[in-house]
Amino acid sequence: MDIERRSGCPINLSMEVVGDRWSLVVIRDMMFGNRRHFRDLLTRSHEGIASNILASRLKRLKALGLITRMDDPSHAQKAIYSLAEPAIALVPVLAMLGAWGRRFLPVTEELSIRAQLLEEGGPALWEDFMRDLRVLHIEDPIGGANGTRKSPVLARLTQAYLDVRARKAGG
Amino acid sequence: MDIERRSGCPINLSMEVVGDRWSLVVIRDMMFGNRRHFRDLLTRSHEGIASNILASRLKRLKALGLITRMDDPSHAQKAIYSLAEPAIALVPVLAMLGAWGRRFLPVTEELSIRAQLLEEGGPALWEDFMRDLRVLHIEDPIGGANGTRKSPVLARLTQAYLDVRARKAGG
DNA sequence: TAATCCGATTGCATTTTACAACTGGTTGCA
DNA sequence: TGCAACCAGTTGTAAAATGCAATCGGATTA
Repeated sequence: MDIERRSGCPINLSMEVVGDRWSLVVIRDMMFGNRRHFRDLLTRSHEGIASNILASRLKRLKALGLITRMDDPSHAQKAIYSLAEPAIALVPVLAMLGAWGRRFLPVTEELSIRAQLLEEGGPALWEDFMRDLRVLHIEDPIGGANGTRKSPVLARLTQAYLDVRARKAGG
Repeated sequence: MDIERRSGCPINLSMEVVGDRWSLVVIRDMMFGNRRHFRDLLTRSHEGIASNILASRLKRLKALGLITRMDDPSHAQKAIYSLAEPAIALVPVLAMLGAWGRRFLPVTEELSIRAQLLEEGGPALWEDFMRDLRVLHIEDPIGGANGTRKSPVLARLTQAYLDVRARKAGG
């Protein structure tokens, strides 16, 4: 699997790689939701991705070197999907894209609190987050997937999301 | 014309708006190439966009409020396309996306020099550029389109591109 | 041992994309 | 005044992508 290379422009090539409806959404779920199994990505998707689309995206992202796939030693049928360095390096892109969406599109509060924190944290926070992601996805993908390994940054983002959700449900 | 709103997540909504093969490429050409007419966008496209796709993208981006369209007073058949504020606000996204593409994808030197300058310039340069774009596309779209109005930042980026191209052709 | 869970695949209808040819009209130049 | 070049698109058609629901064979769990 390869991209078309219609031109050598970085923006064009980037769009050839992630310029579709689902690739960045799948990467987002792996990155911010720490969803590392097929079923997890499928059933906990807020947007309701179809299973054949998810399968084709995972295969494609793997072929392009953005993610990796390994057998889960705790379960003969499970596979662990992990972010590779190119996908981890998308953190600043996703941060800016989230900031843009938050400003111009009809986002909901609970689903944009993480984007807000990431925007306010700036490049320093992005670097911290990327360091954490390298541990969870590259150094120790198994521990990262099963929750043995934790990311302080991810924990903060997740807690903020849960807080907003609880407040909106309770108040 | 409207987006689906499968979820209120800023990244999802952003991908519903610009998550396709061509939208950001068209915006890139308007922004960095100052291409403001249909024929200009069509025939000077490095990637060879098809005319029906270009027409449908322009219509869609206009409906979504990212660009505007006006008659060109100097020519009864020409239309001037201009970036609206939401598209101008994509500068940081395009800068980060270009930086990512430059790092991980097979870009060419001449087509990535502008991305390099934009990356090195950082947020300060992006702000300058966005200010310029507001003049060329919102305050004075006609002068911006016909070259009466100039952008210092765009002039620098364009000159750097022409220099690299000349060097590669001549040396 | 029966129900559930696992990562997918299959079949099929709809939508989008791609490419080439073409349209009705305008403009600039000889 | 006539004609070539240019203008913003549209049309026709084939190929590919998407979306959805049902399903697969095997593994795990209660």
